[in-house]
Amino acid sequence: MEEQRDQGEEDSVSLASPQHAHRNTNFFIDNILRPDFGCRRERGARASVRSVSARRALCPGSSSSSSSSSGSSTGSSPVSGRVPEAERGSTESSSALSSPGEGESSSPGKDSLWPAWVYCTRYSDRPSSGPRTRKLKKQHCSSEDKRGRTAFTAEQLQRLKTEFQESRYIAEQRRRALALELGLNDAQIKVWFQNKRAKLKKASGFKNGLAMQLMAQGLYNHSTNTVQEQDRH
Amino acid sequence: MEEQRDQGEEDSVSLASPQHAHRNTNFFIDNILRPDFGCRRERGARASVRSVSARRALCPGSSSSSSSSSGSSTGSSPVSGRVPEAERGSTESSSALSSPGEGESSSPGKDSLWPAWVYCTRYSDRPSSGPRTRKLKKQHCSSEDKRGRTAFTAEQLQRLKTEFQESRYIAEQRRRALALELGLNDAQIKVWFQNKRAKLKKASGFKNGLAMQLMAQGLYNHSTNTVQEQDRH
DNA sequence: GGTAACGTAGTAATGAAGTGA
DNA sequence: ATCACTTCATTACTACGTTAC
Repeated sequence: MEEQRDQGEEDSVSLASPQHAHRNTNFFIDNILRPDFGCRRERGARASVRSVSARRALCPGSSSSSSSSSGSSTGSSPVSGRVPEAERGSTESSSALSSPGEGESSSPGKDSLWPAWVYCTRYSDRPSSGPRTRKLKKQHCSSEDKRGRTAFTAEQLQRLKTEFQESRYIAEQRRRALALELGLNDAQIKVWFQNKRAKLKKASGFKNGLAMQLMAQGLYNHSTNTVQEQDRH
Repeated sequence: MEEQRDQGEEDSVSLASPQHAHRNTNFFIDNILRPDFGCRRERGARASVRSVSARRALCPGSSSSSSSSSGSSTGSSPVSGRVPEAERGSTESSSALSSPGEGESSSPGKDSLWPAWVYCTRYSDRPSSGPRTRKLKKQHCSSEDKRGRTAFTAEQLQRLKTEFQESRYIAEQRRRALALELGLNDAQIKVWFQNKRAKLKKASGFKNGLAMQLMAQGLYNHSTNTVQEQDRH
């Protein structure tokens, strides 16, 4: 599904842009540097989780508070045996976003660019490192993807079968070699193996296999139980 | 279980106490505010973020948060409906953020006390992993370990799941024992746990969390930029 | 009809960036 | 600085079900 990751829309997220320039954000250095920043607020009320209205402040990456993590929950302890937490989450907060208003404060140039970690945390428990780059992978452009059913030659089939007998799964290296040898491409070999396994499974596997075992253990029971009226819910 | 190892000492959480200011650390605000801070270290690193000394500064949130940890154990039911994920900022921070107190401190001098979050690290509210044993390198000579997707047996999976239920993180010792028992290697166990956590997080956390909202607004974009050409590494 | 190829979901394994001892 | 481990993102392969040659 999603594949759009990369190209996606252009839109907002400037992520795409090489440098992260943030537009207007409420997440000012001046605020986060206050001694009480990050302190729990007893009054929680204000902390409403608003939904993200803050919008742009988030960094492309996300937001937050970084460190503060706190999590809360946790208190956790560590390790020892458990390590919990992690994820946790509490979440919410969106916060960072936080206060809308405020104005900008001073701060070094407001226009200047702050390092990404200041604004965001990737997921939350991690300072951001900004967008990453990756190289494009060879798009298989093939203009025609259509399905073309290839008819393997007897020899190819022979070889494939031999190979299959040896192992029902074929590793990359071997597959590549085989592909070369037979003049086929990797995908074809892979698919052949998949289909072969499926076929085998359908043919023999099912029949006396699982069902039988389950029955033997009394686990295969599709009969209707007559339940007494208890409420199960 | 327990847990607790730490709470004790470390904590004091005094964010407030002055005396603890950072002893010797290189983590100065002045440095971290530089635009290039956090950028890949290629440059220099003037700021080594290491700071550990700060420990006492633990994030306010965490310790205080408190909320009893209790339950969180996570182990079992994590979240679920709650917030998962993203956590980003936890509440506390958010609030704080939003409410900037009065301040004055915009950028204090180097000697003054910096808010805890400055010193905190993202894992601070999480157990570190405790003592580990360090072995000697183990030369990875097996040159061809490439990737091979292993298919765990039902039994192996069963055991892994049981183990996971008990704790979402597996410690070295336990992992080693398990590996031996199941005939797998350490890395496989580790990876299985990682993937399991990820799966869980994705399933439960993401859904109603902040991430969704952010995504909806196009603010959640961690996508990787695809770069064309050039480095192939 | 058999089966090559595809679509979808699930998930090992990798890699990058970050943390901590 | 090294090493082991984390999270997150991605890739590659799997099982299964379908489609269509």
